Amino acid sequence: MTRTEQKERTRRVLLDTARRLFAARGYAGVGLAELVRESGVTKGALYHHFTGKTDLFRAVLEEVQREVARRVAEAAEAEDDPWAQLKAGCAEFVAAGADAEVQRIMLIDGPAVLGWNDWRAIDEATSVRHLTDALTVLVADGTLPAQPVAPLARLLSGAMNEAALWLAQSAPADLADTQAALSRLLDALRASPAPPKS
Amino acid sequence: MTRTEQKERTRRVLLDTARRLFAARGYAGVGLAELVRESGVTKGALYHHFTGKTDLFRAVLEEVQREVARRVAEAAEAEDDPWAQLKAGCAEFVAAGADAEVQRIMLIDGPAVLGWNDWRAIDEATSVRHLTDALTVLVADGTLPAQPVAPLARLLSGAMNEAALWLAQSAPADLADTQAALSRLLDALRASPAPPKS
DNA sequence: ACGTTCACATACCGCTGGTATGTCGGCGTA
DNA sequence: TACGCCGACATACCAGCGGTATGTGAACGT
Repeated sequence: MTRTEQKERTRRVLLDTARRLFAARGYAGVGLAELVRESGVTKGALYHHFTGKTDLFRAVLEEVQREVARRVAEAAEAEDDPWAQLKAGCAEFVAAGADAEVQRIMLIDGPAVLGWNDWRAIDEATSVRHLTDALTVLVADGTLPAQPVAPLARLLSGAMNEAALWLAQSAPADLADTQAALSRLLDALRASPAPPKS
Repeated sequence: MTRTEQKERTRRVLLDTARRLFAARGYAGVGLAELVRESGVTKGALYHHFTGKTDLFRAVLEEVQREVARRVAEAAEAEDDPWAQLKAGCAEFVAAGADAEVQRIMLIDGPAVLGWNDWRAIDEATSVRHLTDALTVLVADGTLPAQPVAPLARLLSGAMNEAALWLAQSAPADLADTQAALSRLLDALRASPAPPKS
């Protein structure tokens, strides 16, 4: 076996094992010893590929984020008009977040381990970017009232993160309720006339 | 000094020191050694009052949550009609969350350290409860369309958590933008007629 | 063929959270 | 008011953690 092949294989098994363990018991709950034992390598290998435990976690998180972003993008592209794309993308994001693996890594441990700033940067570069793009289009074509897009994107992103967390450990009935609530929220944004005096 | 007095003082200084340090460098970033050194006590004292590091953190978090809930409740009670109470409460929550101490403990480390379930239980018992109550009133009196309140409360809670995090490390201009976006979001919910076919 | 380099493996370290045990002063009791 | 007890700590110690420094053998360029 060539050296580059071997290197890639080792890196993959480390990433896969780390993802599985981090998702199962959380970042703090799994030690390097167990990680390398399950991977069938040694700590030397791990520190050859990554600068440390948090760096390995970062790599896992980025992979998860990319997967979710891909799912969302695909769901959106299956629709035609921009509004349907937004709603499909949001629904798919919540569905993707319902996966427990994604949850623990992306939403729970992510900000705590990497710090909110780093986490936000990754989030921004993947999931939130699509959301911002979609909202920008909808504001430009008049579907949504003119307004700064970035804050709205953050609000919606936060709402969907929470929705995903909520879903993972609740009855399937709640899934429908939450999806419905999110759908209503988005529709309300669209339908909103001049707001009543507040 | 009486024994109960001394006990209370020790507990207080531990809670205060822990809150300061956890907020400054995060749960994982501060060790028990530093904690007890800054507190002027020993590990024995800490373990006499709390079952461990996470238990101390939980106590700190609950205190922070109670403070935030009190601020929100006070802001809401200063208003008269239920809708104004909701908006005032939401604005106050975001403002409270903008405090870096609150952020790190309540929003970043909280879920990761205690697990999302425990965190949610605390959150539910304090901040979210007020939100749910307010929404229930508004649905009952017809200000908001009839709908399940719990999912909506989670969505709004998540949106506001994210807004608070966003605010802490951004220019004051963003604060206005975000508050405005949140205000628009709430107004949209209220104004929403029958949603257009989706 | 051979020296180099690279992808690991091994051995070791300081430090962390946690525990088991010691100690001393307030406090109820006689 | 003498005393013994218990509660509020302090001290000593430990296994395991993440991280590092060094060793090693096989692939690779020449």
